[in-house]
Amino acid sequence: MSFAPTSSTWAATTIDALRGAGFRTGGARRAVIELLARQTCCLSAQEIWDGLRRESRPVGIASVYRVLEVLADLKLVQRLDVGGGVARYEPMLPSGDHHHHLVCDDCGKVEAFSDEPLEDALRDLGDQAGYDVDAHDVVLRGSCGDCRV
Amino acid sequence: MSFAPTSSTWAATTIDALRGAGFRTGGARRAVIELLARQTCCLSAQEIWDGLRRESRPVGIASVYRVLEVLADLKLVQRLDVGGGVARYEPMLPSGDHHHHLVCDDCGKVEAFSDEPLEDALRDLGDQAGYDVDAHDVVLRGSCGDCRV
DNA sequence: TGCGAAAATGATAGCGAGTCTCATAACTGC
DNA sequence: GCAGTTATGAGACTCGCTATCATTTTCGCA
Ligand SMILES: [Zn+2]
Ligand SMILES: [Zn+2]
Ligand SMILES: [Zn+2]
Ligand SMILES: [Zn+2]
Repeated sequence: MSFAPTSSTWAATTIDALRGAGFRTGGARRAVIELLARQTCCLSAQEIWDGLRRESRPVGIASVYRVLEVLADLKLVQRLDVGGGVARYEPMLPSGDHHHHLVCDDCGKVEAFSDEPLEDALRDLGDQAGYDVDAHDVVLRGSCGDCRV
Repeated sequence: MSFAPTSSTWAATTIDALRGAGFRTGGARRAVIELLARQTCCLSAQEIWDGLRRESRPVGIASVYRVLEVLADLKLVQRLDVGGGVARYEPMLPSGDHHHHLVCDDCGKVEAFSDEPLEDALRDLGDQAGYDVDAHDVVLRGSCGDCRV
């Protein structure tokens, strides 16, 4: 849940990691990273593109996808899917701090939650299966309090 | 994990449920349902289309998607996403029995697992958030034992 | 059993997220 | 600055999926 506090360092960490991996620093890449760093939850590529355009920092849509692909490969962002056939992305903090999502099938609302017992169960499962798990997705779908009437 | 035992009844239950909901019985719908009933894990729409064609039961691709949409709306199948931008579908047994998935990012292998502690944690979470949760997705991503070397 | 309204089906056009291509612009080491 | 290399962006393209619509099939009813 506490996301913003550490996210300012995420941008720096991420740019360092890219440098370390032999990438140069271009304007589009930096713009996408800085926008992502300001978020508290996931964004779609289109939303990132719109956001940058709105703040007069227009970037080619292809660049947005390219940056996201590189960041995902380096495990600096998590690509996730909450339905609707649109991929969403959010920063992966070095601390491992993260959250998961509740989606209301009726109104489309997306809420975040985090839960230690859940993380414990997931950690055990990965170990048990002999997998080196580096990410997990959890999405709960249903009707939120407002929609259930 | 135990899927096949109850899946033979799933086809009948599903066809009954459709009737009850006011749907007529068409050949395409029955073919898709019967193919799904024979599976132990998720299939994509294309895989279903290919499978039916291979068993000389060709069906329009549009019908496959339509049937899956209806079944998903009636919560008779679960639509899930293990990455790659392709939706997959698997029967939802009336018993509530189900499993989740481990995906190897290297070789693409998809394995199923089920775990009670995980289900308990998820149930608690839904209640806690005031959601009427009717489905949840859990996907663990990483490197399987074979790929990690 | 045969009719007709209404639903199911399938071919195909259309849509949109995401990828590929390639010419141009920007970065970096010299 | 210069050259070599990487990053960028416009647009063509791919492909999963949906919408459309003419045709076929189902099923209540006479
Ligand atoms: Zn989030
Ligand atoms: Zn988690
Ligand atoms: Zn499965
Ligand atoms: Zn479960």
